[in-house]
Amino acid sequence: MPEDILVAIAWPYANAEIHVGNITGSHLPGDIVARYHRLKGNRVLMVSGTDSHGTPVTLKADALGKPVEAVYKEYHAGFLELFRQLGITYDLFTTTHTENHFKVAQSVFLALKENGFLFTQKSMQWYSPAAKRFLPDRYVEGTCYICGADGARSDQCDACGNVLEPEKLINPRARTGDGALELRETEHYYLDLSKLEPEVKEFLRQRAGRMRETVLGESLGKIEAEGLKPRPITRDLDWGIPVPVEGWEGKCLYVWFEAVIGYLSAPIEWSRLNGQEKAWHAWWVNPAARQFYFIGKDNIFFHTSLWPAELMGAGEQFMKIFAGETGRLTVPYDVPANQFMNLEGQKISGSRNWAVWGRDALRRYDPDALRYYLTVNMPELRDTDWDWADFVARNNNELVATWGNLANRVLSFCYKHWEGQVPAVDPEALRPADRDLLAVIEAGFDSVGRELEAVHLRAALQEAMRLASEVNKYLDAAAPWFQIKTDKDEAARSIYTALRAIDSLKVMLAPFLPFTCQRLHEFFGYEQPLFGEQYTETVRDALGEHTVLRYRGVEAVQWRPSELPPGAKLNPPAPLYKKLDESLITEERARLGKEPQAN
RNA sequence: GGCGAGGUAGCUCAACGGUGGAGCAGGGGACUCAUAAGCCCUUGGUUGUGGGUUCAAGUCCCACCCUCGCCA
Repeated sequence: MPEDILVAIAWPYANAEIHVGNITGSHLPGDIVARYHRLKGNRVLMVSGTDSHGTPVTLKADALGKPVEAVYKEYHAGFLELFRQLGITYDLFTTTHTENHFKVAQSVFLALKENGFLFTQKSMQWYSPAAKRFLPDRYVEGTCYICGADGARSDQCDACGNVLEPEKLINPRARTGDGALELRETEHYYLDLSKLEPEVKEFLRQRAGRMRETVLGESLGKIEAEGLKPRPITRDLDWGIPVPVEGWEGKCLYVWFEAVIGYLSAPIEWSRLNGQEKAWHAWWVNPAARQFYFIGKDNIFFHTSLWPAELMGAGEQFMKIFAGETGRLTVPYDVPANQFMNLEGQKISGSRNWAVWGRDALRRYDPDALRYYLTVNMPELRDTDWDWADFVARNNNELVATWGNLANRVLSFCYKHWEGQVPAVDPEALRPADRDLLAVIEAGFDSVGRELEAVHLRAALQEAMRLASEVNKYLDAAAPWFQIKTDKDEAARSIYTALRAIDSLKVMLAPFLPFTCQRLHEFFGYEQPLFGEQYTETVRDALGEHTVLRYRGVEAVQWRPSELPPGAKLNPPAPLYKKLDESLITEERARLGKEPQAN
């Protein structure tokens, strides 16, 4: 019975390029899980998009002297290119700046309002008469009224560590250079999270068994200690989603509230693009659907507490308002958040160019080499470190030596001695040692699968690599290069066994290494590809047009042991991976912290 | 500052309160099909620091130090 799996990935913000930390933090783990479930024959929908709204994007546009829309689209286009090259197979990667997302987000807002979870409150905020805009607290700095230190942010002083009341800040000034500031009264909608606290706690307790320690501590632990407090969900901004209430012109939905709604609006857009209006119900109005959210640790609270609160608060009212239908929205199944990846011992920093940028790295390295290192080093339980020497070592000693060499040594030996065909061995005639190896390898569909189900991706890849090593040991014991001199039938049985083991391992490794496993798949002579293909499409709506990344899948259950037909014709094999030269370690280290090259 | 997570071999990570392990790197060996890859054997550790509980502590408790995240 196929399952409905939603793979929801954090929406990258439209004011910076994507680096290896972002990739290993959310996009790559999501893609691995999505590919695994597709191979299992499950119905997978993997979505994300560019978070196009909010103050940081408008400030970036100011700094560049360009229209906001042009800035978000530039980053968006870069994201699409990266995901295609790296094989991050989004069924839909869209943006928050679409007519559809506006309508969905506004419907969630109205549902919460009708259900009594919103209230309005007036407050004083810093306003720039010159720039004619209110400034968010973190863009206002001045002298701390508690310790007297200069350079305090209006909401917090880093010198004394106190949380500040913004209107008490002394000598306030805009960090954006917007000139003198004055206090003005403004009014905003608040989400009354205190009313939803019991439901959120219950939601988290039900998931305590499978959620990671880090994720639970950051959500349930905090709520139990501090409770959930109301939080504003609107802002004085003109770039964003208008508040759908009369008299509230000039105000927008706060990005923290609105961007997460993309997990719901993207599946709806995907359904429309496919001409199947209600297809999204399979993942969103279906209690049996499993939703996985792939995010970094900085985003945990938003996804484990605020987003479920929005969904539970909107309740059945959302379906009524949005589509005139009945039904309850599905809530997240798991939020396997990752920690952070550092770079050569220091925090990744875009502004200092202390980063390995995704698109830049792909100019010099194969996608699977990057995917391999980012998976074995994924920060699942704690922060990890990208180290160029380690990257070279793991590529050469593990990916090339253990797995790539295994495939190459067997395929080329076979191709040379059996005229480009799988030896025509009767599978019934296999010896005990052959059967033992195949049993060990085929058990991997369970053991690797179990780790993938639990989103233990490092362990899953490690297990698959351990199995590859078992095939190397088998070959050493069987030694077909000796057998062939005395008894070619014996050698044929050994090579057939090894080929079948490799053919199975190819499937287990495919979620991690999709490009090279597909090549290997072709060496074996298969016609049907392992995965579908990515493509882009331009969508027009009332807001203009936007380009989306999509995925056209293939129908097949391929997560199962190889049934390699004896005598099948092979294609000429070649090495799957490149050995990397150690000289690149110094070259890459020299790049760090320098001015970025022109793209 | 408050809250949360983490600190284990040179590196990356494991270890229901019960003899601290694995992979890679390092050292040695036999082989040669393969990208000098693979296979066998092997050297590495006062588990951040200081106390405590216990027959027994990496694991539980207290204090401190360091790293990272959040402050709704």
